[in-house]
Amino acid sequence: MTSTDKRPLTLRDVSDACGVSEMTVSRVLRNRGDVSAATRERVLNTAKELGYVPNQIAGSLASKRVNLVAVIIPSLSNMVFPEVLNGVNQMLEDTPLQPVVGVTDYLPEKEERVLYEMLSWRPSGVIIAGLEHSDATRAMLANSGIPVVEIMDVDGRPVDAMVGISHRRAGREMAKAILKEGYEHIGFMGTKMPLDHRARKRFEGFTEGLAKAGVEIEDRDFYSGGSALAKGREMTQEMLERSPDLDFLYYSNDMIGAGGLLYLIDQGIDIPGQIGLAGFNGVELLQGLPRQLATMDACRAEIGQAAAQIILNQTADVPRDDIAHQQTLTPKLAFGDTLRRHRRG
Amino acid sequence: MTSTDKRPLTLRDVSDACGVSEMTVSRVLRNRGDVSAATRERVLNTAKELGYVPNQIAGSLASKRVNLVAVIIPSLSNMVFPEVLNGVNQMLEDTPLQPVVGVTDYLPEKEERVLYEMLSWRPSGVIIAGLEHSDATRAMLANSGIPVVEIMDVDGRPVDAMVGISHRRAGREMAKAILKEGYEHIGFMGTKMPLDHRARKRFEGFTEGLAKAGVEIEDRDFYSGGSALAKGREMTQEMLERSPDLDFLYYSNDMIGAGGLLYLIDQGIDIPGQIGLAGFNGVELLQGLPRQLATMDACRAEIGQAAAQIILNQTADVPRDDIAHQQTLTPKLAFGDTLRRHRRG
DNA sequence: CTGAAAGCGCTAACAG
DNA sequence: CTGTTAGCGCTTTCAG
Repeated sequence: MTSTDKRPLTLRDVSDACGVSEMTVSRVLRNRGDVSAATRERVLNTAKELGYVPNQIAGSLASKRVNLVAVIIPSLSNMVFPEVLNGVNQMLEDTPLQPVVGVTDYLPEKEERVLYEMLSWRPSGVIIAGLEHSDATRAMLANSGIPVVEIMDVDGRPVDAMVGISHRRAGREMAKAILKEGYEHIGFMGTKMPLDHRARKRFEGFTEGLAKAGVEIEDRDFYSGGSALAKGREMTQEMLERSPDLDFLYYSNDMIGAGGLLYLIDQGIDIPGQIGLAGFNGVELLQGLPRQLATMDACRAEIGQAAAQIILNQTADVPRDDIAHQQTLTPKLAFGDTLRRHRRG
Repeated sequence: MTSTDKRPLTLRDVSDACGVSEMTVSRVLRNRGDVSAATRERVLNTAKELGYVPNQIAGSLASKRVNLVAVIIPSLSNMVFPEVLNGVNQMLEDTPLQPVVGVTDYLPEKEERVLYEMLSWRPSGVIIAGLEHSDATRAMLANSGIPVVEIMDVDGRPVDAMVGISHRRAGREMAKAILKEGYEHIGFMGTKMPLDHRARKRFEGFTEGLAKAGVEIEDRDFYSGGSALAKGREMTQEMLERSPDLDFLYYSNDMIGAGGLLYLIDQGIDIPGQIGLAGFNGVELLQGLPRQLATMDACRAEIGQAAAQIILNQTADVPRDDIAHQQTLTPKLAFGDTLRRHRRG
């Protein structure tokens, strides 16, 4: 609505337009230092009239302060990650900090590249999924000089802070619950992702939990790609044809679990009498299914919020020791309708 | 592994460490201009040894080039938006450009704030959902001097470029298809979001399409919050109790449609004989349901990709006129199992 | 309360 | 092929 050339306006333009020094304009725009109400208003008005938008690039360089928080996650296709991102976003809502997202596709090399790019913006903090990273990645994090929060998993040693749940424990607890309900012939279905360490740990915890009672998984299957719900259907059908004696199916996520559930309902199979089921994540989706799939909440939003909070605390001048640097959240087991609470007659 | 103080390393440090001018180091690190293979390697090595990460803040200020693309979307909770984001991400994958996400929660004031913040980073382009913006937002976009792509909707005038589908037409087409299949008593269920202009336009197009044949919606209901799948169940039950004569239910999105579908299957109702159903979006989830819900693809990933492509083209020195600045994608109607193809006996 | 001077760390534009 | 000189647009710091 103003200038005719393409050059973005500078502080200088505003300064000229209202006869106040650049410095004063800067102060007004940042609410720093005392400025008389009169000039203050004048500056604000002309800035708005001109449509001036400050240049954070220059501002950040000068102040050596960048209000960006790098958030590095493996994927955007799995609802889990947008959900933690949402948690981060919420917590940062009314602060000057702003999240910047990087996606690694579960690839360590890509994680390295993405982190490097992010760090080159000199953000105020890094939130990164998982505890497993390449040496180079870990070195960059350690030497970055900024707060780092590793999230979603607590089975391992963090570079700096960490917030998440123990997937190993989650698997173990689920095994315990299943055995306690009297199931004995257990099948497992999950994603074929050697680089999804959390799924791996859950699986390990699960087999470990069973092993303690002398039980072993009797069948297992892994998939990759495609609609998880559809895969759940297919794989469940195949597994039950292959291993008709199974009385419990543990799915590494709720989506394939839901697919399995829908398939079994279709088949008129008695759940949880004939076959019990459980998934993982506690996705909202499950609320609408005909039967509630047993699951375990992964605390996605809470993790995002807690991680953002840690960054915020360190950005403020809070003594570092006052901050909980390791937060282990405890996922709640929801029995739903597919993991019975009493032994069958 | 290197310095003992907290100050991030600068070009200067690398320059000192390997006895080459800062300028040469800079050139090596950016692959610009000719540098002898020998010095090149030496610089690269010391940079890696020191763990030097360039400072893009300074670089961008000096070069007046910022390889960031602002992506402004209403929400991260609705899978639709992570999906377009994914499309953007993919297209930008092997380019220097990097997306930065802002979330508006469907609030015009927040959109304004978010855009202002984004523009203050002087990004190379803006991708923003929707065509409806406040005057201030539109002014900022128009005066930004960078490529702007408005996405997801084409029913209106863009500030600059636009890529999307016509939701009005999508609604109309669906109405036409439903009538053609012989349904006559139609109910509608959707979200209670006055600010979701795309849903609104779909609804308007739908009623318009029906009106042309002298048909009116006989019942309607709107929800907000909660699990869409669960809401679909509830609302469908309520609506059918209220209006038992309905023979078709049009849902404003696939999730509530899926909820309705599952409910009706539960009830043993004949689909699409007794009641037909349709949703909107073409979400992958539908693949795993017992029956395929009729739907219309919203072309999410394609939209993200096309938008990113437009930004890329303008960033390169391609003459502006060579670029398709308006792309209307055509959503395909998938009949699935819930919109019969022939009149009933 | 307001202004002037001196960079922030890098790159464009020239020299060699 | 390599180096030097000026800034980029802002904020810090120090004087009024």
